[in-house]
Parts: sequence; structure tokens; C-alpha cells
Amino acid sequence: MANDTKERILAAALELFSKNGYAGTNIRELSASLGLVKSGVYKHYESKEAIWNALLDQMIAYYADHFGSADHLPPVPDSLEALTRLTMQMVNITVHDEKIIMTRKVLTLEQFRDDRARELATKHFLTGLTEIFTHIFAGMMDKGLILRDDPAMLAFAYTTPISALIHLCDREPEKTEDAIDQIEAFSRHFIATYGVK
Amino acid sequence: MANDTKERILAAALELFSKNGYAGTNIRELSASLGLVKSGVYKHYESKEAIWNALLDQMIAYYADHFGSADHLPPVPDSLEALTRLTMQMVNITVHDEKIIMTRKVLTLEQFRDDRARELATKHFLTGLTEIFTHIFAGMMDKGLILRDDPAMLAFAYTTPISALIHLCDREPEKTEDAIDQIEAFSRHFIATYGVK
DNA sequence: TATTATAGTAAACAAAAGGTCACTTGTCAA
DNA sequence: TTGACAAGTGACCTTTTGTTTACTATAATA
Repeated sequence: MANDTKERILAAALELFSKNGYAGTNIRELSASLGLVKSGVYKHYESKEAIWNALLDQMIAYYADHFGSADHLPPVPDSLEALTRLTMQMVNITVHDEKIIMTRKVLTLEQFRDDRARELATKHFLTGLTEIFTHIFAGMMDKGLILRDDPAMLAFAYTTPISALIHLCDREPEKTEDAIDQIEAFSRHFIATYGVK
Repeated sequence: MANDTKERILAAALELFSKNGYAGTNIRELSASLGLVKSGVYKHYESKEAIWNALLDQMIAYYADHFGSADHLPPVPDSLEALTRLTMQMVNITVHDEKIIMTRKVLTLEQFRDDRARELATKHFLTGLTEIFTHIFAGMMDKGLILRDDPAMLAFAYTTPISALIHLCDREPEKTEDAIDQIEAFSRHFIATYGVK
């Protein structure tokens, strides 16, 4: 029970920070959303900033656990069609999972204020995906599925358009379905360009 | 003198909102940065929100003036090298002009809170550049400089990676030089793929 | 010249915000 | 049974914040 509330506070903080930003969130509202009174929160965290730091700790740890090491690299697709399938599977998770959406929004809102958020934002929005697909494209080139080229450059060219549309989904959720279609169309166009026929 | 202060307030608001966000900015600090006392600001705007709305009005009008109509489309480059030159010229302006940087940051910070910011953010970050380059690529295809393809798809594939690196510059300004180099490398790689040899 | 609008100041206010403290209640170990 | 502790409450405090108001100086206008 003890630790439960501590984690519920972080969950509520993620929700509110992602909606209103750190400065736009107050602990009365946060407490109320948990059915607590504000002083109750201070039994678990000594300040608003401590909540923020604990939330960031959690986000950083989660990222390290799920995307941080080579263990978590997806298997290299063994066909061009499988590349699109893998891509769409990853995209569907990332644009529909509320927790992931809120994490991206928080990082978007706090990237200019907090150095750790800044660093994690760059991983989430740019380098993380690029590294994964650098590995994938290198593997697919080895298998003769994709034309020999600089795998890091291809990964960059492949993932950043997808990222742009994921950001669009965060900003304008009603466009999510269209964005997903566009990502699939882009993936197929990419394959038509760089895939070995 | 009257209108001068009114515009200086908007300039200061842009500066502070882009740094600390709307909720993280207070009018005492804003006034002080202009050598005014806080009540002085209320002679020109009736509330903090009115300042925000006037700033957005200005940003929207600026965007419409500079990128809104077909008049402002750059000339279609007449060589592949000229495409890279045009790109780098646009990129250099956009990542070094403080006002443009601050505009992007404000839109980044307020896109989830304000509908007009949301809409302008999508133009700035996604559709605006794509439209310009759709026109450019269509023109270059007509001139036989680029392989016949869907110009909108190529524009999307060309501009979103560049946008991703522009965002990186906003987030981590010390990486600006590297990002510019990477954009140029990407542009040349793109040309190597889609350009007519 | 008298007047009036403009732009600014200084002080005050009410509400919201972050945070503290004394107190209660339930749980568990000695 | 008792005592200690964790978790939550409600009242309170202080600071920050958005906003208002009464006043002043200045410059244009009738």
C-alpha cells in the first residue's frame, strides 16, 4: 500500500504534466485526482520538484530497460514486406499507448527547461529509432534485401519522417488514422526506392 | 511611442514564453525586462491572455505573409547542386534567426494547450515545408532533374528529416553545426538517390 | 491656455500556489 | 496490550501571481 500511492502519484503527475506542463500543474489538482488532500502527497514526496525528478527517473529507467541495450533490438526482417509489418507494429504501439503518448508530450513540453528531459527527448525523437533501424538496415543489406548504402543514413531517412507523423498524432489525435496510412505509404515508397527487386 | 511599447511587450513575451512557456512566465518578469513596472503592461493589454493572443495573431500573420501564398515560393532550382544550395540557405536562416527559433519553441510548448498554436505548429513543423518542396520537386521533375515520382511523397521524405534536425538545434543549440553538416549530407544523399544523373 | 488623452508609477488586493504542522487512524511488531 | 510508525486530514502560513486603482507627468488638441 505504501509504495502503491507513491506510484499512483507518479502516474497522476505524468497525466497532468503531459497535459498542462510542469509549471501549469498544481499539487492540489494532482492530489485531488487521486482522492487525496494535498498534504497527503507530501508524505511521499518532499516537493513538486521531487515528483518531477522521480518521474524523470522512471522515464529514463523505462527507456533504458526497453530500448537501451542491444538485447532489445528487434529481429532483422527477412523480407521487404516484413520491414513494413515491423514498422507498422511499432508505430501502432507508439501512437496508441497512452503512457507512451504522455511520455512524449512531457518530454516535448519540458525539453527546454530540464537537461535530463532534453537528453531523453533527443533519444525518443531522434537517435533512438535511428539506432534501431541502422542495425536493421545493416542486417537487411547483409541479407541482400536492401541496396548497399550507408545504413545510418538510410535509418535516418526512414525514421525521421515516421517520427514527424507520430508527433502529428500527439498534436492532433484526430489525424491518427490518416497519419498511420501515410506512414505505411511512406514505408512502401521507401522500399520501392531502396529495396532489392 | 504608443505602439512601440505595445510591440516591445510582444517581443518580450515571445522571448519569455519561448523560454519558460506561457504558464511559467509572469508579467512582473515581463515588465521588468522592458524596464517597466507591471501595471504599465496593463495600459497596453488587458490581461496576460490578451498578450498571448496578440502574440499568436502576430505569428499567424507573419506566417501568412511569408509562407502563406504561392507568391513566396522560391524559384525551382535548375540543377541538383542548386537544390542543396537552396536547402542550406533556408536551413541556415531558420536555425540562426533568434526570432524564428523562439517562434518554433513557443509553438512547441503551447501546441497542446491552444488550438491556434496547434494549427500553426503543424504548418511550421510539417505541412508548410512539405508544400514548398512539393512544388519544387514537381518543377524539377518537369525539368528532368529528378526522377518522375510522387512529388508530395518526395517532399515529405526530403523535408521531415531536415525538420527533425532543426528541432534538434532548438533543443541542443551546441549541436547546430553538426546538424547543419548532417542536413547537407542528407541532401546530397537524397539527390544521389532521386536525381537524374 | 485649458483640457484631455496617453503612458507610466506606486500601492494594494484577492486568489492561487507551494509547503508546514499538529492531529487522527489503522497496522504491525515487541 | 502497547507502542511505534506509516498514511492521510484539515487548518494554516507565506509567497507568488494576475489584476485593479488612484495618482502623476507629458504631449497633443480644442
